[in-house]
Amino acid sequence: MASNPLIEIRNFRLEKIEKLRALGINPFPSKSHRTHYAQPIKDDFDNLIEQPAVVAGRLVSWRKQGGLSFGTIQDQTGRIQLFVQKKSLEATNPEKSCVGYPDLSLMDVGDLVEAEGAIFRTQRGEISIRVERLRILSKSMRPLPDQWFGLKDREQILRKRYLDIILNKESQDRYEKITLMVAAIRKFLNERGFLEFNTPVIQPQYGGGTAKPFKTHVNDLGCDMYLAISHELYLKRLITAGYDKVYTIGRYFRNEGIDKSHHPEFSMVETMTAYENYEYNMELVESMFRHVAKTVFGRTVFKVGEHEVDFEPKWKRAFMADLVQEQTGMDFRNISDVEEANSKLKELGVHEVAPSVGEAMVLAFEEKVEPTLIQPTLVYGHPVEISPLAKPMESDPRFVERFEIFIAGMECGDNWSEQNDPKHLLDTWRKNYKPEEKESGDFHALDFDFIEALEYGMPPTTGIGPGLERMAMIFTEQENIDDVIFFPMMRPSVSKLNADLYGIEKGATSFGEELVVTFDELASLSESGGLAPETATVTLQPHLHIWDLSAKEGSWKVSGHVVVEGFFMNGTLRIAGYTQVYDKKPDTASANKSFIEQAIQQLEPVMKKTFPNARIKLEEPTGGCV
RNA sequence: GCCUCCAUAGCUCAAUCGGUAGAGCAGUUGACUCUUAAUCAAUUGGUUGUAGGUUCGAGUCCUACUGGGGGUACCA
Repeated sequence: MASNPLIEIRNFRLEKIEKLRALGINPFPSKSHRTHYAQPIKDDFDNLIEQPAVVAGRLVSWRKQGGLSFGTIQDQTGRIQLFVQKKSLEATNPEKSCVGYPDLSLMDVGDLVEAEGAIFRTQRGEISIRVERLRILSKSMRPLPDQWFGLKDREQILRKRYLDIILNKESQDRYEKITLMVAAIRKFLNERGFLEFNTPVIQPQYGGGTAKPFKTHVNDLGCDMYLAISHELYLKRLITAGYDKVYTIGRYFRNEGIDKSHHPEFSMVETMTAYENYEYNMELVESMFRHVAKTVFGRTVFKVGEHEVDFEPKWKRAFMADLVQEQTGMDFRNISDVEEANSKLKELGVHEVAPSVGEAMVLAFEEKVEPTLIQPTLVYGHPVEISPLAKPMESDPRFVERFEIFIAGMECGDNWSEQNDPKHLLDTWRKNYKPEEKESGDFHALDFDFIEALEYGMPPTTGIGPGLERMAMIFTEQENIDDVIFFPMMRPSVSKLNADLYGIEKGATSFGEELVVTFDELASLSESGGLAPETATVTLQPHLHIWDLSAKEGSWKVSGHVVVEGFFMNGTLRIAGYTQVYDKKPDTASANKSFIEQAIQQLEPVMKKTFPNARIKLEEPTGGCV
């Protein structure tokens, strides 16, 4: 067992925990008596010199040299050095739960500790605590990754972000800034008279955008629901209710591709403002970005990829058709025929075929214009075909009152004057609805409950929805969305080591689907071709439980199942249904033997016959007394 | 979904043409009263992601799988 260095270290530390307990010291007390944080002590050293202080945090380094030791504590604000002298450190004392000099070996780098003493500066100039009492706040059992080289393994950084934060100040600062960014947005909107509401994340009918949803089930209501792909239909109900300025900072779930700028679960600040149109939002969103840049990050120029983006100057506002004309020389406003529009697209080297002139223009825009929009730009006047929820422009109803924000070629928010004519929405939906597209998420059923709300009358309204992750990427100058999401989505996995340590049956495997069938079901399913192995080797792992039923029934029950690997790439097949009753307690070996005789030897011929090409491998049984 | 690269000790990395798996940090033991990547001495630690294959011999070559990265597609 202890052949592994991590397990060895962990065992040493578990022993230290017991030694602390033996000394009468609780290795996991409930609170500390912190009076000062690290960085403020350094910032205000002149006024604090020789003042008493209690600091608390993680011990991140420990340099012992005989009668004098130096440690470093890291708290949320920064680091401060501990100066620990043998002669002035209070002896181990259970009453004060402090650890004395001879017992310092019970402390390890990684432990959470508390140090009490005077603030001073060492001969070498380091602001420190001259420690008089040292307490353990939480004993750490696992070694931290290398202090100097940090955590480089990308997978570990993403799976164990907390380690990245402990070791990497830049990461810590980044996530702190992101929460401050959200706070600044709240303050900005609140000061402008907006009210924040919670809107449902689990929705009976997804709407407000086109995206594949995540489906879930509500047991008590006995029906399927969806995770929100958008919150806007609920914000509009709030507008209908009579609140004129509302917003939500919501979670959005879209069951689509994951890449450097897309994550299935993301955030938006979505607003709705009544009695205004999209021009109001141009000002709102521009001011919001500038406000966040200045108040949280203290500057307006940011590096995005190889570009520098400046939020200070007034943002460029441009009509989409004009931009397309500028870049391509083609004015789609003068084209009325779809075929002509598509042939123009081909000239541009776009081989996708658009179903309408408007959509052709958007393709040309995405292909030729989007990458050129580096400085913050508001592009307005989308074709009506792609904007069913927006209001057409009075001057030219082929286009709608809608704008998108582009920063460094990246789309950072969508905004429009909301279509509040329910009959218009209904007609648009009827015209476009294809029931067969519903399941794929390409198109979806209308939220009729929302239509009804609109029939009571919703004032003219406009909303914005900038994505918070995209915003965070720009402001923290990150190129990967995983570096602004603290817990990015990953396939679940259990390391072999943890599987051993925690007694998990199978390590290093991912959790997937589990199918449970009986021995008879397997035989019939296999023969009918309903089940077939996907790999050349099929592993049979018998698993037994021995149940003590003596209290009730005066007997022992052995139940077993076989975990079969090889049938599903991403899951396990479990064959259950074996039960045997004994009068007295059976020993594990004989129970296993009986199980194998009765079950496996029944199973093996069936599998060999049905799957002649598969290699059947039988593993040692596991399990035991419950 | 497709293409491609990566996986060696707890962490960071070596290992020549296919030929005995090594180092630093961390850990353990000891020395040391101004260190700060402390230093010095000794020492523990490995089924090279998993399962197969080729070979006298595989960390290295081949196949499949798992996990991750990058690209691309779909997608606000």
